[in-house]
Amino acid sequence: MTAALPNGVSSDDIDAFVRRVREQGAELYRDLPWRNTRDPYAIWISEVMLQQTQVARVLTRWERFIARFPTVDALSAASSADVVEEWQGMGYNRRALALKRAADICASEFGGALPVGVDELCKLPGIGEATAAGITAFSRDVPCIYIETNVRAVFIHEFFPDAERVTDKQLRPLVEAACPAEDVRGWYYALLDVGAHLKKTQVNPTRRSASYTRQSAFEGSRRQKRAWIVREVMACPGIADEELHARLDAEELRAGRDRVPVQEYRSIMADLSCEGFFSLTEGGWKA
DNA sequence: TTCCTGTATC
DNA sequence: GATACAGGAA
Repeated sequence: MTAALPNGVSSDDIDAFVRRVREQGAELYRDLPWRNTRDPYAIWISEVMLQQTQVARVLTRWERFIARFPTVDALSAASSADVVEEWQGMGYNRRALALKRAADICASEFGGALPVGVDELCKLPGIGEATAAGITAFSRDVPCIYIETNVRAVFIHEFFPDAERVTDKQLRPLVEAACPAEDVRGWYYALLDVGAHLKKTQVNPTRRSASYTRQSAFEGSRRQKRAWIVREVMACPGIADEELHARLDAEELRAGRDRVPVQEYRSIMADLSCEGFFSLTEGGWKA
């Protein structure tokens, strides 16, 4: 049983919507490299990259990543440091660690394959509902509810033209009803391409999603310091704790900001240690 | 300066 | 339900 459709939407409305999106999607089709594979691993990597990073930049990084780590087993065999190194410049380094951890699980538990099904995929670190559905739709062509920003844009634009805050719970029955039994992959490509087009040509409908949030400023933020520290330790493995703090201070001063209080520095390093980026050894900070 | 996005964790 | 997370482009 599927949930009842909201606010007077009929199944005829859905059918017409699907036809329209399919037509428009065909015109707007983007021949992205990760659309030319069905390898769940390669698609997983693309989905994780696209969680956080815009298509234009992922285009410059995905093939390189796949070339360096072509399989789950290759990623698992690599060190976390190598994976984070390859990830540098993508942002959200934490996700590189989650990828590596998930690859370890797939290598040891699933013989180097990804588990099948949204629920099983969701158990892996760094994979939530959206990524699990994306992997399932694009690698296996199995119907599922894939709700991410472009999909939200299309459904909000179409079915909630005047709403201020549309929740995923409201979208879910519509996304489910629209998903076809066959050619799931083609359907979601069309949605993504139409959604991306929509965002280019008018005020982003996703801003009316309840999930939409503005990000806090990056300059001078803890995020910026974390990223700087990750780069610095990768470049100078074994760097002494005091030296690292001193260099961070110097960097902040250079940027016209205050020195970093030792308390804040400790707190950031504690986080990075906990998350598995580095540990402090006798020989200094190391990956 | 503003824009962009899903997951984890509280 | 709120917040942290990273970086480049416009």
